[in-house]
Amino acid sequence: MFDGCAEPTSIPVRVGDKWTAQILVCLKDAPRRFNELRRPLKRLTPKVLSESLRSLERNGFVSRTVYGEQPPHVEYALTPLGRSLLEPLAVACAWSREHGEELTRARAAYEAGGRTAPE
Amino acid sequence: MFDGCAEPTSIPVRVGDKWTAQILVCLKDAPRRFNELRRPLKRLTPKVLSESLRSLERNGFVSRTVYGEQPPHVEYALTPLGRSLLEPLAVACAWSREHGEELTRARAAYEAGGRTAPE
DNA sequence: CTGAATCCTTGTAGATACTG
DNA sequence: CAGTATCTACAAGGATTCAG
Repeated sequence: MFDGCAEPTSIPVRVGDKWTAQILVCLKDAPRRFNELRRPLKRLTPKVLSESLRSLERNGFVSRTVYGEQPPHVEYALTPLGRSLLEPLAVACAWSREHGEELTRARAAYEAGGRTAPE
Repeated sequence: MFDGCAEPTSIPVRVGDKWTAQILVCLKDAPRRFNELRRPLKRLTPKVLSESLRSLERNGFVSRTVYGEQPPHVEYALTPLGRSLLEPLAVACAWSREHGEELTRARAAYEAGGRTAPE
């Protein structure tokens, strides 16, 4: 995600995609626990969530806090850096909302005849 | 890229990433021919460029125009939809420039001791 | 020049089951 | 509850070669 601009000297920010953005959004309003994150994100397996969180943690986007011991209680929260990422993310979301339909139409048009030159 | 927001009803805009963004940027100022796109993007093989362009074309982000026949002359250009995508892209680039260093520091900090809690 | 075809390698996701 | 451990599957990237 946001693999650092599309320029020659791009900073490799790649974190894995597909789930990371959604995880960040889930953390937007409040810190969440492991399974709190899983619930809304159906189809996200613990393995992948674990990997994604570790990646986000490694890059300084989320913090991991362990409370007590029995039963385990771990909370994930956005760091200021992670929070700053929400802005470009929101812009991307806005684009998606604005142009999503156009996109669908473009694809339909392509399927209809763009490829196998109807002629 | 921009797999359509991080929300439940996300529109799958995924085009493959890694190269697509850079290709779009290369087309920003003017239409380009196949090998004109390859030159600045070292390490981009014809196969991948071809696949990426087809994906972009399918989604209505770029147009493909064939001129004459011998020798082959094909130009790729941004469509209005593709051009609209430059905005969120620019925001992501800006983020990268602003926070790239922070990111590097966060990673260094993590490697240094974030993992095995130095307490 | 513009690409298509083929083969190979790798990375990441998903399924499933298990542990502290 | 919060993960880890395996294993499989598939997609994407890369290298190379060939063709119109």
